[in-house]
Amino acid sequence: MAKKSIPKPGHPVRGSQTGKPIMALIDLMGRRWILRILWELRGQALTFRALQEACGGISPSVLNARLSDLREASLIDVSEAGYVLTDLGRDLGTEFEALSHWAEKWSKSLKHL
Amino acid sequence: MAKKSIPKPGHPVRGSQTGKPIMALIDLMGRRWILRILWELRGQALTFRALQEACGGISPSVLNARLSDLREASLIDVSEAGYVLTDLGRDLGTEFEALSHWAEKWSKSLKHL
DNA sequence: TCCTTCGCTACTAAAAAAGTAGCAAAAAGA
DNA sequence: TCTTTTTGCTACTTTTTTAGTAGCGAAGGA
Repeated sequence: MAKKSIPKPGHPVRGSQTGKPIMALIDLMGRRWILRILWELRGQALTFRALQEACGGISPSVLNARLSDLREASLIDVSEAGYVLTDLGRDLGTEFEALSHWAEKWSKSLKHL
Repeated sequence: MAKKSIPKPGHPVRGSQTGKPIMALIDLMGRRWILRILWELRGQALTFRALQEACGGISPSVLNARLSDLREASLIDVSEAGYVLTDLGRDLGTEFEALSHWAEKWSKSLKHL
């Protein structure tokens, strides 16, 4: 029973054997709920059940799997108040905010079709 | 048989009922291969089979499904030379480059653990 | 005409995610 | 202290998604 690997830069990754950081990131981000969880944690710590609700009822088994992924990737941590972004995670969140602006633009573009 | 919907801003989205652009983006990006395909197309047009190879042998059925998603989202187009990013898609790619820098930082961080 | 390449569809198998129930531990009341 | 509630999660089953493989019809070249 080989342990399923979490994508980390420097190691081969699902769908790519290069081990390049960007590929690890692409792999991680391509998993359902990963981005959503980071998004929901961007402003506040949330408990397991609060996160579950924030994500619109994600099943606990999947949520737990994703939380493991994110912890192994050092993007989140567990604190008194629940799950929180690490410095690294907060940093990624900030980068991702830029994409949120792009998304607004995207939205407008599509409306004009 | 309800037609499965592609996430688009302004419409409700898998895992979220808000229809907010960022949620549509999170949904879209959370699908396996989406990011990889955008990444591989960032510098050049690629034919179906070239894309398949570039992505390390992704199965044609999934590739085709993802290409539909991306076309519906106006992120890619079909040209003489194969699949290409639209202006919008190229724009997203540029934003995503920033994340590639973050990924390098991430990589270094993890090595120090 | 024969051969290759291309975009893709069809089908089956395996893996991931959804959905639901519920337990053990910690916290909050009474 | 003795419930009662909340919390983090595991276990299990069903459904959906992705992987894997075969191959067809169209287009082009030799």
